[in-house]
Amino acid sequence: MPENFLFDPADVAPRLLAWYGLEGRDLPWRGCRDPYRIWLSEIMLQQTTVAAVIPYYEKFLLACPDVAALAASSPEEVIALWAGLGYYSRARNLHAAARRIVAEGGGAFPDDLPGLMALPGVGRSTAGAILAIAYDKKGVILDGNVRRVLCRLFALEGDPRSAAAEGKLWGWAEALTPEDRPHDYAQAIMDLGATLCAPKRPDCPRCPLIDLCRGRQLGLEMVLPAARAKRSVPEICQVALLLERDGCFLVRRRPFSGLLGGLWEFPCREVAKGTEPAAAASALLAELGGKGGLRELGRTRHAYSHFRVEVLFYRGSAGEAAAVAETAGELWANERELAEIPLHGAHKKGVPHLARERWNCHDAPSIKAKE
DNA sequence: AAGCCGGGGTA
DNA sequence: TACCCAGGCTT
Repeated sequence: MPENFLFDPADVAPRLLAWYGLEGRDLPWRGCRDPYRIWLSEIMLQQTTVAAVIPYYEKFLLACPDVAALAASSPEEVIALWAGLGYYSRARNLHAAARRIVAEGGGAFPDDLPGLMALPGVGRSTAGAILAIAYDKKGVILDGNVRRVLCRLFALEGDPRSAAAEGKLWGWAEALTPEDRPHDYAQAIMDLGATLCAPKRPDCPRCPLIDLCRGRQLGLEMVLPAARAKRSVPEICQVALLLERDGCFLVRRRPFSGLLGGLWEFPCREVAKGTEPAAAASALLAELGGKGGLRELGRTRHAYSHFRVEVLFYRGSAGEAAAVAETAGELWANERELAEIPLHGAHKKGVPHLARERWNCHDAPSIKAKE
């Protein structure tokens, strides 16, 4: 047994593999070794739950069944397939990587660690996962599931994201990964973290590693890994304008870089604290050449990881058709088309207000526009 | 090393 | 409500 281990690391994989054979999950991307599909699933699953990914995965594969089809798609098509899944740089990187694979590798998928990590959007952990799951090579994974399992198994106290902790965790992950059946092991340890060794209330009595687990022995399974420091979550207020012209509404595409890159939204503006939202909406209407009054359709809240926004939706009229120029990133869409356009979540929530308004428009307060 | 980047499930 | 997730990229 290695000196710094309290148990033989070779004991772990056989137990996990036996457990996985009985309790492993059946997921859409399992049972295949197509590197493209494994890669797609791994990218979609970054910072995202399995249940959220499954419908996107199925839809994406119908549109882009292989790397050549993905490479041949446009950035707009790819972002539309990703709309609602979040972290849109993943979609951009996926697309860029597919084009690189086709252009430089003749369509051959990388099958070693450096080749995989060279792909945009593929880091050390994802490369290890693809190596193991697609090629059954010894690929080491340190994702959220594995990190939690290892923090408990080795009773790692303190911030698991610190550089020192990361070093230890990668070392342990490497030591536990077997040469034999890495494909099954990768999915087994992730399944353990996703089911029994869950963030809250780990089900230790059913765990195949219970007699090895230092965290359990010390009674720390409920408090490990150490919670992240709480961060303040700013609250932002925003007005969004549903500007109508002939039954259509103006939407714009956001720049491809940055927050919600490539997604569409209604014209909008942040409302400074202590100022009147209706005034901000009126100013926005005036800038766009709109005419007449504004009517508040409703308001919604939307939470991001690092801030929250309350969106107040207003409806206004564009007046003269020529008042608003059409450019590449703008279009006028009717209600049916709005349902198809990849709006980001916060503004997508505003579309139902239009349909609702038809039924009880008299309930909505009317606000006079500034002259 | 720290900050940025979404959305939904879950307790 | 608060936390977390099959992380990687940028600065």
